[in-house]
Amino acid sequence: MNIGQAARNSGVSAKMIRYYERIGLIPEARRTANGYRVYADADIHTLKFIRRARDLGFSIEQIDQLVQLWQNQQRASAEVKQIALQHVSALDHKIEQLRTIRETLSHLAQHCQGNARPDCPILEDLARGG
Amino acid sequence: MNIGQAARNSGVSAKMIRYYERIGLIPEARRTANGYRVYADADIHTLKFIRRARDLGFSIEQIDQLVQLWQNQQRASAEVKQIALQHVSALDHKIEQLRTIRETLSHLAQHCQGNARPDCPILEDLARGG
DNA sequence: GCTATTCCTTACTACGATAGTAATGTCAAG
DNA sequence: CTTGACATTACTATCGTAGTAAGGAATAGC
Repeated sequence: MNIGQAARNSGVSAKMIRYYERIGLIPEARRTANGYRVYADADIHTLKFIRRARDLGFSIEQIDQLVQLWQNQQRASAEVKQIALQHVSALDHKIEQLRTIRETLSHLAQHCQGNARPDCPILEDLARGG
Repeated sequence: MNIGQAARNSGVSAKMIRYYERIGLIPEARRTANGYRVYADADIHTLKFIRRARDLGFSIEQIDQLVQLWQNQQRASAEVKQIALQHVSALDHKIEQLRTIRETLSHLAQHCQGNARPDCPILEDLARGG
């Protein structure tokens, strides 16, 4: 299977497959005589795994750990759970930050007339520095 | 006032002040004979404004608009409100995405024993592709 | 006057993840 | 034999911030 097919089958672009190979997230692919990379079903499986993990917002570094745990039959689920919970915690933190910002802005916007006059609490807040 | 003092007074690093100047967010600073940038209190005011807007997650492009509106006495508050509400909407979208991911992950983690055995719904989900 | 320290300057590099480009090579079908 | 689809590498861009290096300039102490 060439890289293009692998890309279509896995949902990871050819570009990103090469990138993942370069940074060592996936091993170097076997090559045909003309230098084309060759992929087997097992590789597609791994790529799908990576793709899914990316969709869930895991960083490349975390995915690296998860892939290794995934391919290690002796792994302990505790390690995986820890990575997942770490990520959940990070997400909670980020969501809370965004929510705070959102509330501040929404509050300011509510008090802005939004008409043709220049009075605007949003700009006043930005200028005052909250 | 030199750039270092301006940085300390405004909370924007000297690095970023130069960067903002280079991309045109702020005008080119007046220079002393030896080439040092010179800042006045009004510039600090603007930098603080920018800093606050960055803290609220506005993009440079949005801040560019806000600064102009801020410095324009004839501006209409409606324009400002629109930018703010756009940003609120974008935040809502982003927060919702993160929340979905967070729920999925949390759910998976809850069903993971987290012990020394290899059974792990998190990895199974990643491999299946959700 | 010499030196040390601190500040300023520019220019370049890095980050993380992805996408785009260009130049070139190769395979398969018509 | 040409065309088109696909592959290769290498370079560039994104966004906002931080880091570095190499050098000029101000200031303070000796």
